[in-house]
Amino acid sequence: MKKASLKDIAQQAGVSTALVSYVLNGKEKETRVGEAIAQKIRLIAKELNYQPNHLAKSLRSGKTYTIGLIIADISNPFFANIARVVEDEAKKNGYTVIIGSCDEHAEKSWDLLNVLINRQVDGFIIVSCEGSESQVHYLKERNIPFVLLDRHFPEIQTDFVATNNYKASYDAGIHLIRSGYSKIGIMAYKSNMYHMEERVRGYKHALRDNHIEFDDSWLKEVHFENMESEVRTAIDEVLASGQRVEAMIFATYGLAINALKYINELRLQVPSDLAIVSFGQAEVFDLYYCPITYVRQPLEMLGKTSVEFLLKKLKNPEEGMKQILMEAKLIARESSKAKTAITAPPTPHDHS
Amino acid sequence: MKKASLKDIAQQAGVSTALVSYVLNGKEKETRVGEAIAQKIRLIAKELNYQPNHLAKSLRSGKTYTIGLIIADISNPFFANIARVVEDEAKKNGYTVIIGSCDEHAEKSWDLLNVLINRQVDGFIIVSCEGSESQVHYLKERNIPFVLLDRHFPEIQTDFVATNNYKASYDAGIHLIRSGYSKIGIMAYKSNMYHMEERVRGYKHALRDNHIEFDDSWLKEVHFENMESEVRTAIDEVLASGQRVEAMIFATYGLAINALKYINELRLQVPSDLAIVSFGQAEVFDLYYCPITYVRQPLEMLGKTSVEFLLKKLKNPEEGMKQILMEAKLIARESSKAKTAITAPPTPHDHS
DNA sequence: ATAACTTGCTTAATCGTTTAAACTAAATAT
DNA sequence: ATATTTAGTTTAAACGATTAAGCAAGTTAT
Repeated sequence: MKKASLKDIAQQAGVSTALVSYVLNGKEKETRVGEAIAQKIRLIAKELNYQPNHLAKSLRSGKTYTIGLIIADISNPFFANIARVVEDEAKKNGYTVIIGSCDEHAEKSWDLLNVLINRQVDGFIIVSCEGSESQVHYLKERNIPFVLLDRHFPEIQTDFVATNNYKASYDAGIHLIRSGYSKIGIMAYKSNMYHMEERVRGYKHALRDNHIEFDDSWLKEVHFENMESEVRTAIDEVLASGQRVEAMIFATYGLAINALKYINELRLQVPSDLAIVSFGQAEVFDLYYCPITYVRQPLEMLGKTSVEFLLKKLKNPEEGMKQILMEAKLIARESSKAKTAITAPPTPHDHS
Repeated sequence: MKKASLKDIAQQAGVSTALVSYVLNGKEKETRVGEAIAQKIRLIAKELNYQPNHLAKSLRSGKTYTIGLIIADISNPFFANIARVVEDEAKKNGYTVIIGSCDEHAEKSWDLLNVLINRQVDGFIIVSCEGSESQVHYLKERNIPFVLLDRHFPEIQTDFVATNNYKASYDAGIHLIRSGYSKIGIMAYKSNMYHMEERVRGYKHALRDNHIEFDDSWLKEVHFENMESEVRTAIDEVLASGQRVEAMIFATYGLAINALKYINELRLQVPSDLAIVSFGQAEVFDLYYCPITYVRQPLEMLGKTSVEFLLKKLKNPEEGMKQILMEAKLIARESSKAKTAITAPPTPHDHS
């Protein structure tokens, strides 16, 4: 049982394919199709269970109603969730999303870009990874519509939807300071991506504004590829140093997870041995014995808005550039609980 | 700067599009294209940065090199990970994957199926949800290639790749019994899906084979839509009953997460107040203060094999039916630690 | 009575690719 | 000298849809 095409319907109805196309696209009025024939065509279409061939439609119209979503790291639940939001929102508007993860590799990102361009996606939503500036320029040159999501390049003029990372990190710092911590570290990726730099900058300014002198040993930068071992070393270092930190901000979910694993191994107690604030969000943060304070980014809004921007641009390519920074919200939990004056350290919980 | 087509190249080279097509598809030998012209065509193609139009190719060939992946619930990290595996494996073979989640709703699954059929996917990999039997029959009737993944319908003859859930659950039961527990409950979805029934059956047989009489109050069936509140009730019940359970098997990841949240609220201690074994796998299980014993399904293998089966079928539609059940592995951790004879309950850890 | 609409339909080009078949000119065979 | 091969290339149909333009009736206007 082959799939029915317009031609099949036309044959059965004894008319040309043009008529069938008109009727099935609801253009019978403008194109003056006879009422009787229209009825007949609709009936036959139903009988044959006609489903239009999207390929043919797209080839003709130049629109595929498909969006390419390139994500820097889909194993990060924050991105996984944002991908869902994008997908849902796109579906609501009749678009299909093709998702690809480049696992923080610019090269893989290039591949994805090309594959998706060949597949004629109408536009892109991209969570950029380090070193992908040339790809952004490429898209701009070819006039391929796209919106950067969550991460952007301040030196390249593009549409983007992102979080105010400076502010988020500043708030995290202030929160820890208000909770009585003063030796506060931060762990981030070794990267010159803007969103990462902003997180570090916000943290530093929070210290500065509270007259805490930043100590170089408090900033730990870790390579994404070698995260597990470098996180361990970093934790060892911040705890051993003369300027031993009491609290730590983790600039990403992955860093926090790896750190928590190690902290568990070391039988350290959160927050008494080390207070914690993390970026990202996930079930783990709730279920950890000491729920983790985290920066909640406006995930839904970020996803929805990126789709909205892109669709507007697809409808009207002349549309002006759109850029928006959204505010994150600090969700305070026990992992950053206010330090009580001077207490004997509680007995660590038995993990054996 | 418009995208270059075969025609553009042909014009520049002063030849017909046929020649260009032959050369760019490596058919120059069979079709006897002159060496000089071939060179010229390749050069121009490179200069124009020619990228073939996948739509046109697909329309002509009837193959899109696209697989539809329909997942029952993408928010479950097990499925999210399996989706990644499928995507990677497909990409290796030159296929693109379009993912959709039906969130355990058969209706949504129908929509997805139709959308993807219209998009001319070459075949499907499907994690079925309850009530989607008719969809499976539909695919069979239309001869649309597909492989069921993780869940299947024993009464419908199809290709499938799944876990031996009976065995996995049986092993989980045995493990708990060996660890000294005898009042063992199980929490599952209220569902007549085969994989769910098998998990309950395996558990019951483990009890039976060890002469433990199953108590009806030990089986808690929860509706997916109303999970949060029903899990709480269920936990309350199994703890309050005359036959108070000492251990609990959670048939899915979602159930376990919700239960753990509630157990934390109740300040209950795992495993002393309640030992736990769960299906599914995720970071949470590692990071929980008492690492959770879980059934590790062969995620990688499941995903890879499903792609392999489907691609074989796409290459040769006459290929026989393929069905495979893979074994899961129980990863024993502290949440199901052997019960020590008779001990005073340890002071619950301070969660405040 | 004839020009000018209206109605209801068909024709044919187009999107970008593939590929069987046809064609031409040169080379080889008889 | 003529028939047959071979090499190198073009033509044109096809995939399934859309849509501007054309055409043949019938209707209305003048």
